[in-house]
Amino acid sequence: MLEDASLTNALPVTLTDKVRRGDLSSETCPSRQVLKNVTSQWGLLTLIALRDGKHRFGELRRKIGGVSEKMLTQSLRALEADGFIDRKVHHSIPPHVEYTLTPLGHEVTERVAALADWIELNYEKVLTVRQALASPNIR
Amino acid sequence: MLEDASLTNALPVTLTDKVRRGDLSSETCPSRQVLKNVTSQWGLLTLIALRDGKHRFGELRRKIGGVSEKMLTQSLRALEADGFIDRKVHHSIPPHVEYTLTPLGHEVTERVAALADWIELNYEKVLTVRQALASPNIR
DNA sequence: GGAAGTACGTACAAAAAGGTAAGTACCAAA
DNA sequence: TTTGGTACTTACCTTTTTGTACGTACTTCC
Repeated sequence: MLEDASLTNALPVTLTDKVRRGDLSSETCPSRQVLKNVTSQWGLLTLIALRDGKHRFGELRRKIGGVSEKMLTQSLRALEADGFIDRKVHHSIPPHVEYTLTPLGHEVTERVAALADWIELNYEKVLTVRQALASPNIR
Repeated sequence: MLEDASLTNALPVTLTDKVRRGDLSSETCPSRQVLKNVTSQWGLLTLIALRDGKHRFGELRRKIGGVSEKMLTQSLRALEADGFIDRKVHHSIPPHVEYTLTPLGHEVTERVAALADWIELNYEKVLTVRQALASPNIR
């Protein structure tokens, strides 16, 4: 973690470096939860939807077909807590809340979406491997 | 999914495009599981560990401190099924099994590790946002 | 009156994921 | 004999996540 960087005054230590050096303890890395938030099903779709700009709760829900209000609320709250989403409340009845990506949110979305798209585009290769593994003459 | 591409003869349709067009149904996207496999706690650490080359089960387990044999087995099996890991069995007693990244595995690992490292390096920003949100004068 | 809209929160249940411990089968060493 | 090594598998339990249904509070429209 970043506390290692402050001790050694070296470049920031990444997860990748720690695995390589065998420094990784079993304690849960706090940034893991951030990774989970941005790669979770509804979290990912929420980020991608918000790339097109400001959305309200209902707009997001319709755009992300199939998400329950509960799960959408949960995802929005987590992403907001991580600093990726800005939530603006207009004090009105009925409620009026707008969600936008923060600059940090735009950055992480680009990266997560790129990964998801790569997997999507290479999924055919994955399917091929799976079919080969399912053949009875393997293992 | 890729079946859309075959219907329209257009460029491959990515998840990102589908969200934008509001084409996303609630049915589970099969490539979702691949994303979950490579971003899961033990899956990610496994991929990163294997970047340094061939490993045996016990080596991986020691390098990835804290993973149970069960979870490591499970992650290796999933990643192998996705085509990211090659598993070579030497028929011997005691068992001798070697794991390596496939070319596809190297590609996905680069991408996932880059994302994880980005989150790690920007985690301090996330922390700052969280502290601000925890202040009693917010919301 | 009910229905629709807004954006949630809550209670409980169901499903999924993960953890612990023991087992497998053979060999070698203490 | 026990212990340690190898790489899993299995049974059972616990924890986490997700889903369903209902509730909140106000306005407008039929």
